[in-house]
Amino acid sequence: MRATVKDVARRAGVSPKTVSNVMNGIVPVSAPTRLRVEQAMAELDYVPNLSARGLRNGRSGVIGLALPDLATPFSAEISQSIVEVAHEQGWSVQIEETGSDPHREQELMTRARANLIDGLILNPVVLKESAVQVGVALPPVVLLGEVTQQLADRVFVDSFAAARDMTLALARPGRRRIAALGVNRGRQSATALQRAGGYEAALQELGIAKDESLLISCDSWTPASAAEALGEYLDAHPLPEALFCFTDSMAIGALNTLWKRGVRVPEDIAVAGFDDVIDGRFAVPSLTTVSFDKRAIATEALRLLTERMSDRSHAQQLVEIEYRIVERDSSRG
Amino acid sequence: MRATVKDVARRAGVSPKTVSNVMNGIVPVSAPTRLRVEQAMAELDYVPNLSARGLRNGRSGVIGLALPDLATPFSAEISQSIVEVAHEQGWSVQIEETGSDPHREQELMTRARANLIDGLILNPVVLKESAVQVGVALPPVVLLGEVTQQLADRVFVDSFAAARDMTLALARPGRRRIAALGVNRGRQSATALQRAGGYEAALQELGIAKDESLLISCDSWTPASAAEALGEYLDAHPLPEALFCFTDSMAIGALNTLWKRGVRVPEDIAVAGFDDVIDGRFAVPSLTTVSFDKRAIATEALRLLTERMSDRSHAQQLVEIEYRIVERDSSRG
DNA sequence: CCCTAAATTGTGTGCGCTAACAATTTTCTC
DNA sequence: GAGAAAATTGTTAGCGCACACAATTTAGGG
Repeated sequence: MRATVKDVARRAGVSPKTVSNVMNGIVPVSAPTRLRVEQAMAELDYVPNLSARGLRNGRSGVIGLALPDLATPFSAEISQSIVEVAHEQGWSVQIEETGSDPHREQELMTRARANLIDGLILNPVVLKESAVQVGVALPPVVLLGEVTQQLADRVFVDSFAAARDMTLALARPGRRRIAALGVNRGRQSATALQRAGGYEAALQELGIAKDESLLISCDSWTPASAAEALGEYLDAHPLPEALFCFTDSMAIGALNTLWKRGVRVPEDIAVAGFDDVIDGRFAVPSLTTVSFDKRAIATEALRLLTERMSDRSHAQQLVEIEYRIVERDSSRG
Repeated sequence: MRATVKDVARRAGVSPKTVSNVMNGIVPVSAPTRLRVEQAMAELDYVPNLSARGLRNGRSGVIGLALPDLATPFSAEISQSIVEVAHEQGWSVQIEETGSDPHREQELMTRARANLIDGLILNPVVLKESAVQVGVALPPVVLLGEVTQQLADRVFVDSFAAARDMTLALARPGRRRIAALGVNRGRQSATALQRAGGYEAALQELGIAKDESLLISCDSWTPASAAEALGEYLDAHPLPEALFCFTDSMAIGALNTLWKRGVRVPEDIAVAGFDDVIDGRFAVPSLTTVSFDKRAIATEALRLLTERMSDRSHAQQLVEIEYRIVERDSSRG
């Protein structure tokens, strides 16, 4: 059986409260007493029961991280950043996968407390504002990325501006037939809308007439569906001069399709992605992308979350993370 | 304030125990009572307090998943499988990163209970048998992959046999100068040892003399360090006929280096990886690899873990997951 | 040295839940 | 329809911890 505070107290010859004081370090404890208690804890291999502490304190010390698709490199890198920053601050992280299911997103947001977590960092895809009662007291939530309505504190990269800048960069050497890969067929995700919007804004600035046939839809943002979508597109359309993929993962799928068809990148077509994922840096050719500091996202998300946990009433905060266009081999020339 | 069982009981006109019975579904409850209780729960938006339940039951319903490097696609895919299988069985998953630090691995293994988790799935890299007292009662632990000594239940792919088979496959068209990328310089990981062993066994079978200069060391199993290690290697050595990378991530880094130097794959050199990660499937050229069912790993790991949680005394179990060599474009011809 | 104030430690309680056990109601048997 | 068994519901208690509060010890001032 595991040792409890009582056992430690008995062995150290003090009261349970003193043991608690030693652990929490708020109430002062004399040096000799502290030493005795610490020794007793070591001898009994005492490990505090976090369920009991959680029940007593009303906080578990765990935060939730909910992402649409855990299998992507982007999820992996964001998870790593969040876990590392959280650990530095004494938090544990519980991961959840939403599968881009609006019900699941909503459930996680409204019923977070059921999951033994004190707060939630959620990367929503299709979260509908209507799904969440505005008046209802939500648990502390920080959203990652774009949303159609400001429901909670949020950390984001300006996808619209970044997509616009990327499109302009792709157009610079005189390319005009620039395709976009990643618009959704059915229900639009906020992120897709932003990126498509930035892309279209850039074309308009450049005086390039809108051409629906350059929008390649792809509902699942994975290499597999991107590869397939691009393949089908190329069967029916002439090769564009450039291809802006809404994520690096899709770009990786696209590069594979282009390579299989003998299309040279960037000679025949320039390709760009979004997210600056490690595997994009080492793609063949290395991938031009929109880069941003994932560690900064984690730091800010944790900051907003802890602030929200200590004060549920202050105004919603919005933190923008800087991005930059990184031109690599896939769009040079 | 959140509603408790008491509140629900009062509203439904029953005792707290009956509410508990309705939730847990073990003790029978009459249909009308159940209905009243369920309605009261809905009206009060009742969410059970998992800290209290955990304290009472001695189990939190959370398992830990500890991986060496959360940023890799392999980690992402394993995490996804584990999370999905765990959710199907009603478990939540807390993620941890060991950073291949033996102290961290040991700490997680021996002090798991501190982290509010009922069991741990750990992918160890350098776990030393000496670090864990054999006699000490460990929390329920399932290890993923290779270890130098059987400390706990384990799910694994036969890395030795797979590496041997892959080396033989690379050699089939008459290639003899086959390099291996991923041996460690200092402290050897069990996985690296197994894969290097299988590679060497294959060469021996083929009657190819051992050539130390074909072992390319790379301590960090990332695309970046693989790319760098291979670059430095090629500066000093002639191009091998084939390159067996111990992970797909390293292979992706290697492909980038080869491409930058104008080395054609597979015409000038065949390349293979290990893990069958999505991004490898879409690499340019698509990557030959050792494939295995990650979902099966998750299922078996969860099975062993739950079995161990219900009976701490039975003999350690060992589950082998089948693998197969998948030849793609990076090694054809 | 005594008295007061400050520093330190002890006592009691309840967080929300569910298990053992007890009490009650319903159902069945003859 | 009485008695007993079965089904259902209620009562009590405590999981381990940390808070409010009380009691004790120590330090400081005259």
